[in-house]
Amino acid sequence: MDWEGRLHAQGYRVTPQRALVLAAVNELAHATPEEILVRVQRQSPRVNLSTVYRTLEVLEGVGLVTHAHLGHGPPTYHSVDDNMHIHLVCRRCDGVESISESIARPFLEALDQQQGFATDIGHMAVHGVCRACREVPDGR
Amino acid sequence: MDWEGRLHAQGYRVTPQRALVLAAVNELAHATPEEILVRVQRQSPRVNLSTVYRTLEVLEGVGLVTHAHLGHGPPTYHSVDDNMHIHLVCRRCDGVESISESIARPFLEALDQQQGFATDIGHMAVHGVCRACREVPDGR
DNA sequence: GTATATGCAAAGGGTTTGCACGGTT
DNA sequence: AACCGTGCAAACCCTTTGCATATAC
Repeated sequence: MDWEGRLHAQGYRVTPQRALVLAAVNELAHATPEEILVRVQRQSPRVNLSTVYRTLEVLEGVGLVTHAHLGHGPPTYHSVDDNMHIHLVCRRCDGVESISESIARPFLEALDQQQGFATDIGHMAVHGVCRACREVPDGR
Repeated sequence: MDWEGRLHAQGYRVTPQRALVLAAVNELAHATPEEILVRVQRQSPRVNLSTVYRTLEVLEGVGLVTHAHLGHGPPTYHSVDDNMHIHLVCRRCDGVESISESIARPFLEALDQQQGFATDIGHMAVHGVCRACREVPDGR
């Protein structure tokens, strides 16, 4: 079903703001609400930040977008049909790498079988120290 | 080395507030800054929230405490010598389970060998749906 | 026409900062 | 005595909420 159908199906209305926010999320990938606002305002300057927040909530509710927490800042949104990926965030340089989730599959299966836990591995970043920073004696 | 020595070694001073905050972290486990404040104020009511924040930063800097992000709220602090564990956070019921990190070891090794990434698996929670919530048809 | 969505402004959590006073070294 | 640490208040960032107006249905 297309995005308009999805909104209708759940009793939501189709509005220009929702179209713009959805487009911004799809184009930007890993965008914060602020960044989404800026993008949306290029086409429609009067759109408000609170509308972006409310719209993201709706779009997430109907399964068109998701968010992930990469670090201490605001969450980032991306479209649901992006390939699922894991974010590796380095605590020294704050760099973010996106890698395929396949590397985590055995881990996810173990959590499923041993804990009964259905993991959304993309939702929270994995923190640590990246290769480049490890090679430096002390990156502090 | 004891905690006072650790502070001295890095040029920090030993103060009653730092003693109280460290004690609170050790006793509470997974405490937010607010919760730590409340505990500290039982013994010393004039201690300020900003002191708690500044103290946690110092204690973390000298390796006496760490923090983890369990969900959307504030971070939680615990002493470094707690057994390393993973937090499983359920997005339906918001429940938190702590499990041994051993289940993740193959995953951590894969990240190390394939990406050169040294993972701090305890720092960010793993999100998903817990066993209890999966057994309910629709937990929304 | 009616209910939902929006813009705006204000309030709300959590965290940080500036500054003068007080305490540790 | 010198400097770091603290209390207090204000500022800050991110997010939510109340309300009147505008808009999709």
